[in-house]
Amino acid sequence: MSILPLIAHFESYIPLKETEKQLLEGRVTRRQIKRKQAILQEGFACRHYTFIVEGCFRMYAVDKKGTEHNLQFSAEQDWIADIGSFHAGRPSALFIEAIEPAVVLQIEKQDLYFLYTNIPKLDRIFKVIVENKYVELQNRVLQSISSTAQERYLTFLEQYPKLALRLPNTQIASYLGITPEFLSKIRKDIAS
Amino acid sequence: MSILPLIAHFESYIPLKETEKQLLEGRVTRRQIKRKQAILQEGFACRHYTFIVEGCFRMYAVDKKGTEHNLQFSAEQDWIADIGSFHAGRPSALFIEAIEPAVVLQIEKQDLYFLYTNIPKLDRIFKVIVENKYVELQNRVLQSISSTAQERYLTFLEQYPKLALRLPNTQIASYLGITPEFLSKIRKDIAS
DNA sequence: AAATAGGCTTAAACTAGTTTAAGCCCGACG
DNA sequence: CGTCGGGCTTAAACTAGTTTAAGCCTATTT
Repeated sequence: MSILPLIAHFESYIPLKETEKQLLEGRVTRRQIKRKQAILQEGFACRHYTFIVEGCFRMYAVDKKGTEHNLQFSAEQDWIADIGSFHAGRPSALFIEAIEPAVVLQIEKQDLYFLYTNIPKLDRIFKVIVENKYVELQNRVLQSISSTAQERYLTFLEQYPKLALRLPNTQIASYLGITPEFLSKIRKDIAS
Repeated sequence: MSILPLIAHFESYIPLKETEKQLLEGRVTRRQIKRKQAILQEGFACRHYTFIVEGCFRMYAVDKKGTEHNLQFSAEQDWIADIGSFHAGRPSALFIEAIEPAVVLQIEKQDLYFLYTNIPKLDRIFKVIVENKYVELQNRVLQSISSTAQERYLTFLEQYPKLALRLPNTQIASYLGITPEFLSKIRKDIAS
């Protein structure tokens, strides 16, 4: 069927045996997601690890004033989930929403745990995946405490050149932690 | 012998067999670190995963202007390492330095890889450890894009009440991404 | 005992980033 | 075809945070 992109993703870390690939079948669900459709809402536990086959998502929080803050964007061959909520089964404080029509492969908690036990190398694969994401996040924290908004914007453009074209600037501003008005000024300054 | 704190730490996740504990012996080195002594310096690859038995460390970067930026504090029962540099073997951009005299247990890359292969559950244990650290970091990113310096300071006090007493305010300011002068003002505002 | 250095505070002048408000453009939709 | 709403920009007034400079206190060195 259609979980090949996920198998390819895993095998970019460690090759799987045929029997292991077969275990994945039936534990993975393919879903189509519409633009602006949410796959996680504040107040609900995050029930899936979501692997993106096609499309683009954002993860965001809403503060007391109702302002949205984009924590993360994820696109093809990437994962998105509220890891804390997923494992603890606790209500999430976050939303995850499609920015574009998307195709995803989802694994539920019980299935993921089954897979961890029956395909031990998945523990290692996910360890490496999370380590890589940790390093990314650490660089972002470093930037946030040491760089100006303009520097952060330029880094964003370098790091996610494709994403920058696909996203409205308001979303980028929210990710950078600045107002759209100020991003507009930054863009003007850069252009001149 | 003296690696018991590390065994206890691992067993807080998953119990180990006697044979597995014995594998750890000889792959773990105990070291005493003096105040202000560095265990990682910019330009060198990070060669160890360091588990803190006693004491307190900070991880920081130095920018072009020579200003230090504290990325992370770690104390007892916690790990500290530049994960990216460690795995890639590439020169680190970071420093790790003891804030207080410390006792640590260190594992070198080749030994950690040996242990991953011979104690498969270590893959799972470290997966969970990194997941937890990822969630912490994500919360910090969220704060950095959505909260004022005062809110971030109050959160820091709540989250690390012990650390706040052990650290000079200049170090805390550097962690929060503000100047010591402004932290001083925040403290005055809070007190009144 | 004097000298030095680091950590904390205050304050005045400055700059980075926000807020409020308005105007423009374009695509969606009745 | 008009109008409605969202995304982008500009600008003026404001606020959060920095810079520079100075002073004070305590701990350490000489």
